[in-house]
Amino acid sequence: MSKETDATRVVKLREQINAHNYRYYVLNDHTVPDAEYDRLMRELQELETQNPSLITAQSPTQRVAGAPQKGFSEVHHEVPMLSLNNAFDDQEALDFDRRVREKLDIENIEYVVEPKLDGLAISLLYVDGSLQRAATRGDGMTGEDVTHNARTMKSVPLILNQRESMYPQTFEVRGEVFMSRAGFAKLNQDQQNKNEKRYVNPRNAASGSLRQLDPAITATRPLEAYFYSVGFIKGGDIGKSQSEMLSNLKCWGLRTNPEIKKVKGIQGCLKRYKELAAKRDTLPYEIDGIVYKLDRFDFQQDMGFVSRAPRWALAHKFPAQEALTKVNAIEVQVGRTGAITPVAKLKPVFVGGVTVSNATLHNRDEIERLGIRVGDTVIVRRAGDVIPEVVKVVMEKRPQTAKEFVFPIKCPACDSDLSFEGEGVIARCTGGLFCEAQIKEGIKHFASRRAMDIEGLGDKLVEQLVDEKLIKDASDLYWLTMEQLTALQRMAEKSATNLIAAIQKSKDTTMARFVFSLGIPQVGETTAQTLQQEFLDLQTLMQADEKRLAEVADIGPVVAKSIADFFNETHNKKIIQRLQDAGMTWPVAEKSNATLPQNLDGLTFVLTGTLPIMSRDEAKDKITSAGGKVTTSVSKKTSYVVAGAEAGSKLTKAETLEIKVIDEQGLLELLSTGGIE
DNA sequence: GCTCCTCGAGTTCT
DNA sequence: CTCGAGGAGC
Repeated sequence: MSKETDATRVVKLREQINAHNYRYYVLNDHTVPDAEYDRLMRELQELETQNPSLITAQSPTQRVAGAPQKGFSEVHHEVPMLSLNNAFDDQEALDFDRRVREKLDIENIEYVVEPKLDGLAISLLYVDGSLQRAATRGDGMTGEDVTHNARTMKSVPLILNQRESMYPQTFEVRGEVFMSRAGFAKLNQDQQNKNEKRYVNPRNAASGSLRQLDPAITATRPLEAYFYSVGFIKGGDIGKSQSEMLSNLKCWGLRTNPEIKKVKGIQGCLKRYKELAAKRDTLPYEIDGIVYKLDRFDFQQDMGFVSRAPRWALAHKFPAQEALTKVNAIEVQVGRTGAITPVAKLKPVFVGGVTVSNATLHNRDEIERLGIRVGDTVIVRRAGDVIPEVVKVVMEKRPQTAKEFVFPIKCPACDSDLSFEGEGVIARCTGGLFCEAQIKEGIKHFASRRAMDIEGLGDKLVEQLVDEKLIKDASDLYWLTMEQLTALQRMAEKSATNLIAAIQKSKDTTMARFVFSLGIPQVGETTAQTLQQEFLDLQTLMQADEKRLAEVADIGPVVAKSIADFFNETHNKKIIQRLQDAGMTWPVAEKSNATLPQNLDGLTFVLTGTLPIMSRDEAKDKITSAGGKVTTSVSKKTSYVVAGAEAGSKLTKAETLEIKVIDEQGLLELLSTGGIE
């Protein structure tokens, strides 16, 4: 074995590590095993510790170096970092295109279309391929020096690759620093655990992380970057067009966004706009629009600039995900279990593609945390599928008249006292059966799709029936008559017949559904299923005492007490009796339905996204009847993630945990083979 | 006693 | 989807 000198070994290791980084961050190739990467890093670190003279500033081990800064020094941008003109609808985009065609006097224009990430712009200066300086955009003319922080980011190369083409001797590359949705969520979770302030959105988190005085903190933050333009250049060439430049950047080791496409004409731009708008919620990061750029640099030159923005580019914005609006009122809702939830009634505002008029405030703590008052102006946010939330109160806009919200001590529906559980965060109405709000919610739950599935019996109708005193609990539904129904407003013969038919149809059910429908606290679908498996018939279940119930797997003392208490209540027993009198029936449960081969015994599945053929429920049924388990959250114990179209965060998590991901076809194969290929 | 995993419950709009 | 908390395993 020939002995390498430490010096040559160090150089080799650095090359290998940089190659891994390139494949991982630039080519998006995630097949490189982390263990291999870690091994190389450790070896390099060891060699460098033994031979400090071999350490260079460009070594991958030197990403975090130096003491915290006192502040940021200013950086003057040789070529100003401009902003872009915005378009908020198709017409403005068409106008832009018309101006371009008229000025250039050419009909067929090629544009490069790039997603506009919601982050902050950064400028990196490379001299002889090595990172010299990183700066924020600032006001466009002068930014802040954030070199020490940018160096900690894996997607910022410390030295560039020299591949097919040579990078310029000195040049400044520009891009966007951002935080992925997943990274942002995790950071906020960590911040909360450490009792430190949470960030409002990924953009603020990215900005705050890059502007830390201590680079060691920045190094722990999940910052990423994509690059899309070049400023100052000396001694070299970057290509003749935007698309050429982007492929050069990628060659040199600077990450470019994989969604970027070259298209023909403004129609191509608008088509891509629609595609990305549809895809927006499933992208791993937030985008606030699409940028159209003239591809050819000579055309860009011809177009020139207007004041602070180029005439050859346009940012076509998506509807904002955050908006300002006013709090008209704060109301409280009573849930099925009596939980009291405060809700902010908002002046309707268009945000994230829908009009939002309500936003939950969760509990007393949340109201305190926000310091929200009636009359306040607030930032409302609705990103992706996420439920709208009040992020922040704009204190500067608080009117003199803003009224502090006093959390009630009595139930708004029945005037019973509220109990404050635990630390007093969750308020609960103690009214129980006397509380009309709880009764209504209980009946809604009973009729819901996953329970008795009574079609046509919606929230409004339940409220109407209770208000008109036609029903006072779920069992009364089965004694409703045509005359009673047709007497109601907005209820003609046809809908009444349908409703009665739907109610009759619901009598044919399963024991698990029935138990779930009762709305026993702590008993959801899964536990109801467990109870059916264990006790087989309702009589036995109702007679089981607390001790017996707690012996059941997955049922502990708290749940056991809740079930026993429920069945001990005379009123509950009466309702159950009336329901059975009404003709509620279900097939006699069997110990285990081993009619199908138990191919998936011991395997745990998580379903995500939309499957091409099966519905989520069908897939779930198939898996459970083959002995498999279906859960909702991805963890180390998950055997397979079944991913369909538009799979979201669960797929990302599966990838980080290295869980096997299969599609619908793969699931069907597993069902027939049992996972043994 | 601590940690991880699941389940339940509440939530918005079309 | 997210939070909180019950349950189980170490």
